[in-house]
Amino acid sequence: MAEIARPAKNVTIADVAARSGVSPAAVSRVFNSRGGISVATEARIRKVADELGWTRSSAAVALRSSKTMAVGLILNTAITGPDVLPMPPQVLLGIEEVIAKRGYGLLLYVFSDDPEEEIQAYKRLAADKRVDGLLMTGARMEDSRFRLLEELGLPAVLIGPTPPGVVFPHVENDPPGAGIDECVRHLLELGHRRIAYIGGPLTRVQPKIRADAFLEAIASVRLKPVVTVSTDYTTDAAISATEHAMMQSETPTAFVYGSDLMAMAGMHYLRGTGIEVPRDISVVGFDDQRLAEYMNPGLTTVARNSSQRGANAATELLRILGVDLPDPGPLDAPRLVVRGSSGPAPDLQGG
Amino acid sequence: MAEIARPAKNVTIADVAARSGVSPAAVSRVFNSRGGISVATEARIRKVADELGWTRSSAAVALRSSKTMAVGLILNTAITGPDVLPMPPQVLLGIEEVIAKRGYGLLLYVFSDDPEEEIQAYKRLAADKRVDGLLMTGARMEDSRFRLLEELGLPAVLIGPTPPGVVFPHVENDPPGAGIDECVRHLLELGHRRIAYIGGPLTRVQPKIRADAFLEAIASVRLKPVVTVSTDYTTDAAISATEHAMMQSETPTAFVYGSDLMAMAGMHYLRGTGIEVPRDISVVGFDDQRLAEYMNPGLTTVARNSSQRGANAATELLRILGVDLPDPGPLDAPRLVVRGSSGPAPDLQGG
DNA sequence: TTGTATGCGTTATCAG
DNA sequence: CTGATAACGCATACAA
Repeated sequence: MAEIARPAKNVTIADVAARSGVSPAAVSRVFNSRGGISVATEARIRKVADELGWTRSSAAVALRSSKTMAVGLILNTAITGPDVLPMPPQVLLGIEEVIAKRGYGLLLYVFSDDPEEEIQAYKRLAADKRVDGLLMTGARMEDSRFRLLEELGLPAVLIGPTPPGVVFPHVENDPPGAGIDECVRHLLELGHRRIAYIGGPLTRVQPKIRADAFLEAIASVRLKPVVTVSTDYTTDAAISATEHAMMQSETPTAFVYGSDLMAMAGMHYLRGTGIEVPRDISVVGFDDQRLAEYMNPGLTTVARNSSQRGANAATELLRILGVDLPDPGPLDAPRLVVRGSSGPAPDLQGG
Repeated sequence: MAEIARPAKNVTIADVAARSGVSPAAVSRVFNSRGGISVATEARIRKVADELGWTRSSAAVALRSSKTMAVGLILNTAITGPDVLPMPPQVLLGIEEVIAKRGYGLLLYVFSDDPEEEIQAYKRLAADKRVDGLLMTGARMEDSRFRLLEELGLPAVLIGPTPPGVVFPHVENDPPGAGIDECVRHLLELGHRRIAYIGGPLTRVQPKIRADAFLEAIASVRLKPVVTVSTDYTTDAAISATEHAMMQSETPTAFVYGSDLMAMAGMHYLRGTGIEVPRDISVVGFDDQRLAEYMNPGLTTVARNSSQRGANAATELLRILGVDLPDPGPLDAPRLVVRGSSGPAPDLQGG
């Protein structure tokens, strides 16, 4: 026999209260662990709530206490193009794990980079009051969002380094350029002297810091970079930058890319021109995408603990929101993962 | 001079009404496009609202009209492991684009596959009322969620095929096995006769349908598969399945994988055992991950319009929720993208 | 075309 | 330890 679905008048806190023989206030107290309820009645209340399948209506809670129990994650498609997630998926999953465990929801926002639109979007975000706080990425060197958010009173944590001079809650390795120097050292040890760097646009903080770290590492051994190109984070941009680099009078023997995706695209391009990696040219990426290992040759890259980045950022935000959570501490240092795409510089090898 | 931040008493509909010289109801009418307001006053109201930066409080709207203007997307990490998104990112971005344009938010939920936990999770999802509807993936052959959701009265759309006999709103190619037969035909044309299939677990609908489609395609030319392995969607599983297949007395000359990620891992494993792709063995993937093109050799795969899948699913859900949207129509047919990983069968080639 | 009154489900304040 | 009551900000039925 199929059960008849009842009209299902919403079960509310009042129903739980009535069936437990207490007042709604008592029920509320129990479910907000505010104490002041005898153990016996608390047990009874919980039992009834469970039977009735009652959960607090998030809308009512949000209205009454102006806490939505949700945080927003802002994805910026301008960074990597419209068909790539602008962050490793582990970051996202790391965020979700922390968030969900505390009863928070994760609201996804996808923004492009239109400066005029953006400011409106953030204002609406604050006015809508759908989220208690924000997780953001992809800071620009000139970035009005930080002041705006402060003015709006919307708590936020940046995943990545802040622009110079800007003080804002964020999660990043210390120093923020960590990893790039290991790449360069690795290539130097392999005998490379003509190293090219192809990274993201210098208008963004992360790429700018990486480019600077590269230049510094090169300068510290009294070398000069063959080329440094700053461009989009897209694969197309990586390819044309690589092409451009190969047209210099002194062509590089090694490429350092600002992301694995760029490195993979670059390797693909080089292969297409008859160049063999790493025999002719070495390639190093950044971030250790899941697939870097499966490339042929495997991609040498800088691995960061992405899930930790996400988790720490989420923890930081929740702490700001008043959730009692321990300080997550510093991020693991990035580490170089050497695979097949980097090898001895050709001029040493061939004699 | 820095401006003094005022205590910022929340600006509400009443403020807008007062400043416009109308009643709150009038303002409400305007912002719900319910008409019955003169053009002049509407303009005035909008102007004032804009000046005050007022937006409806989503919490209040949700409470009053029991519409949260948000949909949930359920990601199941059991499918691909904890560090891989269980869907191409384009699906997600396709969803977001449709959703956001209609003023809806996208709430992300990450579930594992614990059967007992799952049912509780969905019940809580319904009770919490944080979302008006759900987008779900990864249907199992025996899947209680569909009936459960119906009982709970929570609208949902499945991305992917429904279990046999289950009628539920979903978005999938017609036929759901489309693409696999093209793979097989392609390999047959290249002279392959010993083809292995390595896909996801048969307890899930999508992998089951693909495995069946493979068997059918093979049978239709009076061949038998060398092996078909059904396993996790993880790379580790793909590798050990490949290893297992290569230990058969008759080793395959071609592998069809249930996903690009599996194919990439499989290729990597084969390469490690000294096998050259496609000279010795051909490899075909499924779904045309962004990086398939950059593999070496490039991965032959079945491309689907992922962003369209996401967009259609979202559109379907919004239509169910009463949003006035045109029927998105059928999905583009999957198409085989031939790259370097598939080539002539070795027994024909070598003579 | 516009205004008034009511309640959505919860939490916080104040009594008891 | 527990209960009554008043908001939270909005949309809707009903009046005007």
